[in-house]
Amino acid sequence: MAIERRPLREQIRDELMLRLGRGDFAADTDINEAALAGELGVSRTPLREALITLAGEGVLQSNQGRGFRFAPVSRQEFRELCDIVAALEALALRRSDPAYLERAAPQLLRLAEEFTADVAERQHIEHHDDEWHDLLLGGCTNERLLDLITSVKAGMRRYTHLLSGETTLMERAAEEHRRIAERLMAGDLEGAAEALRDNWVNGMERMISQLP
Amino acid sequence: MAIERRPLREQIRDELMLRLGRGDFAADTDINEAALAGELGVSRTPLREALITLAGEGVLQSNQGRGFRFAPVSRQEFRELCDIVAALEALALRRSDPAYLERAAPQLLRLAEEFTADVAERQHIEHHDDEWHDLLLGGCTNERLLDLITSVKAGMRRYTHLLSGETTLMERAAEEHRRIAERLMAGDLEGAAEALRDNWVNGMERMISQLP
DNA sequence: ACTATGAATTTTGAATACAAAATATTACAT
DNA sequence: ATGTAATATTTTGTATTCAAAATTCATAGT
Repeated sequence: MAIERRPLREQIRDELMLRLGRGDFAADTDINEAALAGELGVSRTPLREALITLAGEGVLQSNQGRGFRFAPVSRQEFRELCDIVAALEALALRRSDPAYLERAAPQLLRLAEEFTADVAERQHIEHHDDEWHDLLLGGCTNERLLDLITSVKAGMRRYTHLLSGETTLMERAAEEHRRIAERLMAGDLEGAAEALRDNWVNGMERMISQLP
Repeated sequence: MAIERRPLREQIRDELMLRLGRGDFAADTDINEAALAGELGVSRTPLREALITLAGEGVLQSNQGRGFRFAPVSRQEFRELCDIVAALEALALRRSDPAYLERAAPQLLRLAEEFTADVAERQHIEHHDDEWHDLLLGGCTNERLLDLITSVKAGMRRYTHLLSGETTLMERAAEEHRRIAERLMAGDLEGAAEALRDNWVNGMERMISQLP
């Protein structure tokens, strides 16, 4: 058996992202390092390392002498992030192995259709959406780009949980996923990339109307 | 007078990037934390924080139990990075305030021409190039995008110092800078964005031929 | 009652100490 | 001489301690 041995800072980072996704942390609120470390059962050192990592990804802000806090949310920033991810994912799609896309297209289409029917709770849906995008970009040959997308998406996690299970949003998204998959089935990469951009831009506008 | 008070980790990060730009660190070599901390006159704690930040930016790799090392260079990764920065800077240009670009265009053109004449040493040229791109994107309204570009470019710093003062490379770059500025003078944003992409793609191919 | 000033407390930032893992060295056997 | 096992040393990963900054609280003055 291969026992897991990862640095604590990474495990902590993951745990914090999980809690963030559950909406455990109020935005724009200071983090008490000692309290959080105690709660997680670790010392402040690896916790601070995780916090610094998250600050680098834009999830947290750090102020000299005042420690870390979850960055405040704003429609403006959400727009900026969507704009970035749209461009990056479109690029990733264009840099993907065509053979991979051909293979993945039917599966992507099937998942998009399952998605429409799925009436599971919000968190499950989010996971489903992430998985779909991962599958879509699984054939991208630019490793650095994939890492970057993961990192930028982490910064968006502060927003996703704010959008309480609006099933209409999700159904629209599923529809767009299907459009993307269909373009891929037709071998129309450029069309798929365009549809992918639309997916982000539309999703953005839909979601923004739900924010504070 | 406003005295500067930044966290040590940031100052250390900047110093390490400076040294990296000077070629002080051999790529693919382990970093000895105690030794480096001693050299910098700080303790291991803020040094490690800086190292973790740099690892997040892709400048360093970290391996469990083996610490940090400067990531190895490869043509493949350099291509990936150029591809990403090209897309991001083009996006930033498209998201810039047109009024700003109109104002900046003459200055960009002038700088590009000075650049051609400039026969200063490599490091100075690099700085000049950075400044030019900063001025070019200074009107971008997407703050997150600008941060991201800075971060990705940091990851490229490992490569720039490998390209020993090839003046022909620089002259070609200056020519392309002029082309971009000219498009902006003509109010042709899309043409400028295209020229910017070309600048990166051509620069990449030119540089790659110089790498190990 | 409200503000301003200063001490007490809390919290972060940085250094040091300790534990565990990895690397290097030595001793030994083939 | 070469390879392997045991041990010593180094180095990282984590915890703890200390110092400095920020915050809170109390008190005095208006």
